[in-house]
Amino acid sequence: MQQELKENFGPLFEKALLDEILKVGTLKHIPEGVVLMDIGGYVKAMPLLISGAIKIVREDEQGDELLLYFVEKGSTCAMTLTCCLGETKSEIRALTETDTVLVMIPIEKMETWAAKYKSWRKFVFESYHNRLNEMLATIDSIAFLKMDERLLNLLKEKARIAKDQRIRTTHQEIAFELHTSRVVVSRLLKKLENLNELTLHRNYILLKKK
Amino acid sequence: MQQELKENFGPLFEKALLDEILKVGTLKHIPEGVVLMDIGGYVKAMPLLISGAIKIVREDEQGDELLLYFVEKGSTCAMTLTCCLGETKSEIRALTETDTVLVMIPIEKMETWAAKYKSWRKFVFESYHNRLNEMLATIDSIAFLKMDERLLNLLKEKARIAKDQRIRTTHQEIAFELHTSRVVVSRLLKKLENLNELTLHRNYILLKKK
DNA sequence: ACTGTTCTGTAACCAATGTTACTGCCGGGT
DNA sequence: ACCCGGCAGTAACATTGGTTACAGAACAGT
Repeated sequence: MQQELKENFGPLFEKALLDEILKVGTLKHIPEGVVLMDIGGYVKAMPLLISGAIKIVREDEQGDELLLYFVEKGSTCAMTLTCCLGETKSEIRALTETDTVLVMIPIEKMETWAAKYKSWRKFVFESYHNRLNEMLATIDSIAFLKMDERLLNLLKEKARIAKDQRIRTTHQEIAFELHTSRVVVSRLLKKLENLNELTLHRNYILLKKK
Repeated sequence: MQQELKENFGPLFEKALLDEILKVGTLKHIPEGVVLMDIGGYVKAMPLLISGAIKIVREDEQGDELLLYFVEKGSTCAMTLTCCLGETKSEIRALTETDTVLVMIPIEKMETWAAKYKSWRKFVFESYHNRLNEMLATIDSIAFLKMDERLLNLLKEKARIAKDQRIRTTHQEIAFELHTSRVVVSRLLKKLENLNELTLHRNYILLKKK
């Protein structure tokens, strides 16, 4: 664990803080597609991402879904932060987009470390800042872009995160993430294929490098 | 200033912190419609809202606008927080929705107080939490609601904030806030008038209490 | 090979929203 | 009184996206 932690968080944290993390944190390997936190659930630990990616999803009362953003390595989920501090219920769902390695920190440490370590405060504030910016990007996307642009952006993001131009997913899943219907996704994907942005296959999409 | 501060922030902050705020803060009265922070601008002070409301607006490259949320008394703008800490440029525009009274805090105090006062840390974290939740609400609104529902919600929000069922605004302004066109707003307002939700007048809309 | 299931392609249609164009109204300034 | 500019009402039309329905392809299990 020491190795992984140092690589990803070494530059961020003071030595003393890294030691404390080593002492109380537990390293976990989690496969793709596991729900780490669900809507209405309480949170008991805070994850520091070593590798992989977590998908953050919003859902309304009717069960309509919408992808908010991805959390990547060297980062944490700010929603979890507030849940920890405020001990309120989660408003979102978090699930692994790829196989993921992370360190779990007991939530009691949050406030202790915030008083004690400047680097921890900085990290927490920056996490919030990043999340706010990602939410802004999400809003931009929904408010200002058309569906085909949103679709292409999502595919690029997925390829980047998985480090694979072959995106293994179904049209239906994309439809959930963009909060539209499967038929619309198929239609637009076909259009993008004609525009030579990608090629379609069963169960995966090959995105062209541009 | 002591009076106003105590009323709005007294329960939140320790005595010693209130004293410090009194020492370094400056009280300001700002009329409606003033831009406090613009996109691309840097921030030199952090506002604590005593009364009134601030409107937070997003704008894309084409100059398309979108209302994000309102900040009300007893609160602060979390965007400003991160700008202060990170000394990055603003991604949003903040302007007074109504006449507003606020206390300006020099940004150097932010980190000092975060180390020193637990109540300040709590306040800052909660501000972030609130902003994230408001962003979530905004996303819900854009993603899951239709334009007529968004319109009605906006009107209710405006009436609540100004404490006035008579909403003094033009259709064009609402169109900017919802990122749609004036014609669409007029059309939907007419529909809502027929549904007996409101009555239309020149330069203002009278929202019915329900 | 047969069957059922999942995934994709496509057509036809509908609803919501955006666009363009024109009209009249109101109020302020001269 | 007159004119002008900002505001609102409305019609006609275009576009986007959502819905329904159906068919065929790929795949897994038997």
